[in-house]
Amino acid sequence: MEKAYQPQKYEAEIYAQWEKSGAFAPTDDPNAEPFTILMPPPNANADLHIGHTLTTALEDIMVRYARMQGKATLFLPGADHAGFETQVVYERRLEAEGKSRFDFDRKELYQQIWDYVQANKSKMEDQQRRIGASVDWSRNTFTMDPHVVAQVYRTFKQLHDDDLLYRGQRIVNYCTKHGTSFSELEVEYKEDAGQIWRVRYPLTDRADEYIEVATTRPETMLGDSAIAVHPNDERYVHLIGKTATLPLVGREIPIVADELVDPKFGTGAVKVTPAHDPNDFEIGQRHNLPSYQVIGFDGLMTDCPKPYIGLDIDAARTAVISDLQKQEFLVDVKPHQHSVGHCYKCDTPIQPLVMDQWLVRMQPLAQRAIAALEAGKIKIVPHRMLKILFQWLENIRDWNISRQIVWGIPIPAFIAEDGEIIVDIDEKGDQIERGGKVFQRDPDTFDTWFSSGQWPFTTLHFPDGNDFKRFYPTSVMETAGEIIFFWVARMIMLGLYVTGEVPFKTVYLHGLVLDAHGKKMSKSRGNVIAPMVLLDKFGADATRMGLVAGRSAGLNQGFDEKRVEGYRNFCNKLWNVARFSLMKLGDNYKPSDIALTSPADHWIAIETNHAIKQISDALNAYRFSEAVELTYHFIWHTVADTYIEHTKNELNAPLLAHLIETCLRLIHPFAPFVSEAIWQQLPWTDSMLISEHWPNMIEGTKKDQAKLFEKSILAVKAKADSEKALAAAKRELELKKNHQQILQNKLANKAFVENAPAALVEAEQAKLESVTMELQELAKTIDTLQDSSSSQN
RNA sequence: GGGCGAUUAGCUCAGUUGGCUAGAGCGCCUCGUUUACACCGAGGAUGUCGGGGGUUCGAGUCCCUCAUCGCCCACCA
Repeated sequence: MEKAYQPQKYEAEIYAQWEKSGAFAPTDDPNAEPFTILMPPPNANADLHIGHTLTTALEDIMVRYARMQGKATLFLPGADHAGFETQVVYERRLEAEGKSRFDFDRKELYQQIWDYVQANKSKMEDQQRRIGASVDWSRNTFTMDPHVVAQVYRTFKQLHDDDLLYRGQRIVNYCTKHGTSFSELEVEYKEDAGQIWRVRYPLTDRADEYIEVATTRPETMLGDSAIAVHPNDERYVHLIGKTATLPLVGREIPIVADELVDPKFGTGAVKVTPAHDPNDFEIGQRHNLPSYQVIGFDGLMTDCPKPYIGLDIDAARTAVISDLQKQEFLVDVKPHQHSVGHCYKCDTPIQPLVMDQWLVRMQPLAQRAIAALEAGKIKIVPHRMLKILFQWLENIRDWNISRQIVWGIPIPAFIAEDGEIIVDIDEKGDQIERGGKVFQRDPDTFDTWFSSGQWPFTTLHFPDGNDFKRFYPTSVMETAGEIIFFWVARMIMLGLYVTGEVPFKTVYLHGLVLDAHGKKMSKSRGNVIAPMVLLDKFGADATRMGLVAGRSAGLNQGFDEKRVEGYRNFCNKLWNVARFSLMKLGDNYKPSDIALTSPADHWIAIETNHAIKQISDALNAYRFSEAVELTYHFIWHTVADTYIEHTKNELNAPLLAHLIETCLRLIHPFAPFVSEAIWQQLPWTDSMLISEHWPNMIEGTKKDQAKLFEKSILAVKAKADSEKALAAAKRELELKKNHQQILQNKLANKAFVENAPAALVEAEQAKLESVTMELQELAKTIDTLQDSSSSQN
């Protein structure tokens, strides 16, 4: 063995061994309890980033721990085609080459992106291997695999048949740069320092009278089809049912009454533009108003008086305001802070536009999710996220699943000239003929989250697959807290809807990995840490542990490379512990039964048992950071600094060998490579550590013996500690006595006993009893502490 | 407008049901070539646990309040 552990020398080879041996596949043993983690499929359009590394590390820790406990453990890898995201990435590449999506027809563009994604996907898979992901590659799934698409289509059909799906003219969030609509989740609202204009519209029958409206988007007035006021607003009641004339356009528009109008805001009268505002769209529907689209899908003015046609929105606004002013319709303008939706990718202001989209009625689906969560069928770590989930589900809106982009799963619907729709999930072509009528395929593709929302059962081959029967519902869904609505909530809803069962029993959410100063990593800031660089520099084990340590569920926390360096040093420590032990044991050592002979043996045995218990407890409770830190501390300080040092004077070979084994077993979920590398160099092992069992407790320990070791070998420390402990115990004794006295006085007080509620008196009595007992315990402790410190003197 | 989180050693963070004598890693200081490891060892310093109030025998831990930073949600024309 080399003096220092060199990760590069072992990692690739060890991973290949694992993969080849079949150790990643779940055991066939029908009695083994199943344990399943589905990897959240990374977007197949870029290298893995540090967040993926954290995800994989956490999942692999759970998976390896479960596997070592003898569970039938399935860790299923995959990749997401990531429709819109990938198309954006690809368009940026095209842009760099001076091209754009408009230079290719749909089929060409699709094929190019397909090739790009395939190349990226296999690169990502190699990166997962480097992190040590013990995934079952034979089950590797891509969201565009035929069996996935087939299930996505069946779900679409089922929603359609159950009337949970509708297509129709709806106002949607549209990015004019990317040319697609979004769900409400993709819209980023920002506070803009805008302006609010007051504009007066003349009444039609009395041209000298006006009704004033307030607007933050004057250019949309060209598409107004009404003015709305609150039905009880005394200022306007007399005008309801009358009409006004729309300035600049000359259209006669009705004044309607609608509860949505807040009389306290602005002038109390609202211009209604059903084609360009979600509230106005609603009002329009209620009052049967016509809808005039004056902003086109390209973001330019259209279908309005000539001077404005073709202007972009800002130019149109300027022109409209100037014309209103000239014609004396503008009353005033004031600064106005309001929130405006932007495209989360390119920051273009989102246009609410009316178009034909597929929407899912979410309320019924959300209701079932809420019921399941209320029944405690899914545990959420950290727990507070549950509340956030409820809040969102309770206020859920219908989900627009149509995207006007090429890259994605085509929607299996066909539309005739007259608007008749057929859902056909078997037809592969672009058109269908039924009864002499031609139906063209809907050119849109699905929102990526519609397919990834079905990940838990598509990957397992619902409904008939053996994997589905064995591994669904899955055990833990570990993913970023950021995507709780996008993904987690939708998986729960769709899982319940399609399979009737929740998709997972536990959700573990991690936070963002921020830079060392707690700032968000971003390319523009230049503070991005590439995981592959860490892997090269420090090895996979150190990277995994360095990422996991010091991180708690759901919190965005900083990350410092120094931490990885620390764990690199730790791997080396472990390596040297093994090297030294093997030197002591000899190259041909064969273990025999362990016997605890010296006080040191009892001491280390107790410490080891304690560590096993604590580390297991931490892992069971999803406290990964604590688990890795406990293991670090146990191996470095308890084993290396103390017991190994002791073996230089007194050697218990079977125990030392057992101890090395235990260390390797304990650290394996966190540091799989170095532990496996060492394991295979132990002269008495011929197995692979990955398939070994979690460590067992050492039997026959004696506390008094262990104490002897503490006294003799650790005399200095133990003395200091026990003196401290003695002082603390004495202090506590005084406090307890005091408490006891207070309680006794209270209960001796007749007025209190007779007047206070019975329950309170009983509680006080119970307290007194327990305090009395604690006092006895404390007295004993003080005795023993006094003995030990006097015997040292 | 509603909600959530953070605030503990120079830095990054632990601290589970109130018992803490407040910890870890990194950094810092002193010493050290001893049967593995300098990616090391032995030892050391550093905290009115954001401010204020309260409950309690006892509060970093529970309650109220304020402050700062960060995040999420909401149809403010």
